Amino acid sequence: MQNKNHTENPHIGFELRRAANLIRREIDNAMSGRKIEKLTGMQGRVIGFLCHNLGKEIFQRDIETEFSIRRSTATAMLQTMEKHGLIERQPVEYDARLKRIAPTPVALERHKIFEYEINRVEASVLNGITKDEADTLLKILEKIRNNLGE
Amino acid sequence: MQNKNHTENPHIGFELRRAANLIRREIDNAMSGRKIEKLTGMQGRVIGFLCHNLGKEIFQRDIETEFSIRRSTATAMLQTMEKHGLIERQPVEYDARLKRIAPTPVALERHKIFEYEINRVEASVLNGITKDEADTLLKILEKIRNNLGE
DNA sequence: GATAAAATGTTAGGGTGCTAACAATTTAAA
DNA sequence: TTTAAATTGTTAGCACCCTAACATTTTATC
Repeated sequence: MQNKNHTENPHIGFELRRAANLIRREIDNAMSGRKIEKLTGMQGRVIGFLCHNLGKEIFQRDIETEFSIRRSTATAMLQTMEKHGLIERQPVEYDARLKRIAPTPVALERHKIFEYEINRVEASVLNGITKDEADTLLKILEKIRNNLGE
Repeated sequence: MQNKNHTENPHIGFELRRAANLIRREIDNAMSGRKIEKLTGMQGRVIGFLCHNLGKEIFQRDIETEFSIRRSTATAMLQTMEKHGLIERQPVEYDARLKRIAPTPVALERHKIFEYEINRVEASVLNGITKDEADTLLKILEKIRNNLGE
């Protein structure tokens, strides 16, 4: 309509979120192209984490620290995943507060596809960005986390 | 509990979101320290955008493109902001589809505090990160956006 | 052993994202 | 000009993220 000269100074937090949102869209979109019921980005990450630690006992608190999310966020997410048959939560003998979390066979199946698709998306996202730049990016993100007491 | 050796390869999209979430927490926290009713990070950005364009007509579609969000996301957010008395939405004479969006005096007041707090948070987030690194970060994020057709 | 503190998980309520399906209006094309 | 297409906004339903307030269980402290 009028001269679209209205962009303000960039704020780091917002720009990070914007890029993250666009990437999430892309992942969701890639997964939706499959016949199989999809995993969301976060669900895929959680299943990946569980797969990566199949021998070990994983509890909700481990998910919280691994993904830097709050307790209530983890509760809601894991409840949803359990409802969808992606994980099982079993009580633990030696501590009544804990619940052991394990992926179901269905989840393992879907996770294979997730891994394939996320790598595809990752590659297209990083198109024209050097390995060095990507490493720098991750290093800066780590610094930011440290600055915020992670 | 056991050796916490279970971190996987980093995925760019997830790491961006994690950092963005931590920063949002920090902003919310800073705003909560104030006596006044707070603005959320996104609300602060929207009001800032409106302030920056006070002479021009701004419609919902402009918010969508400015912030790279979907129509329905913008609808919900602006409804909430209207409900909270942060913006007004008025019909436009020459096009019955559009709604003119303007900030209220209350919003302008809160936005001053928001600006102050977000700059403080921004500074603490970027502690130990050089101007060059920050510029590189923003440049990479822009490349990512371009790669995803923004 | 009793009491206080810490750890783990849940619930309630709200903000910010998305897709898909709609309704209404305006613009383009036949 | 009438029909088709594009534009703008809404609704419904869901994922993900938060704080605050709770309940329960375990661990520390006295």
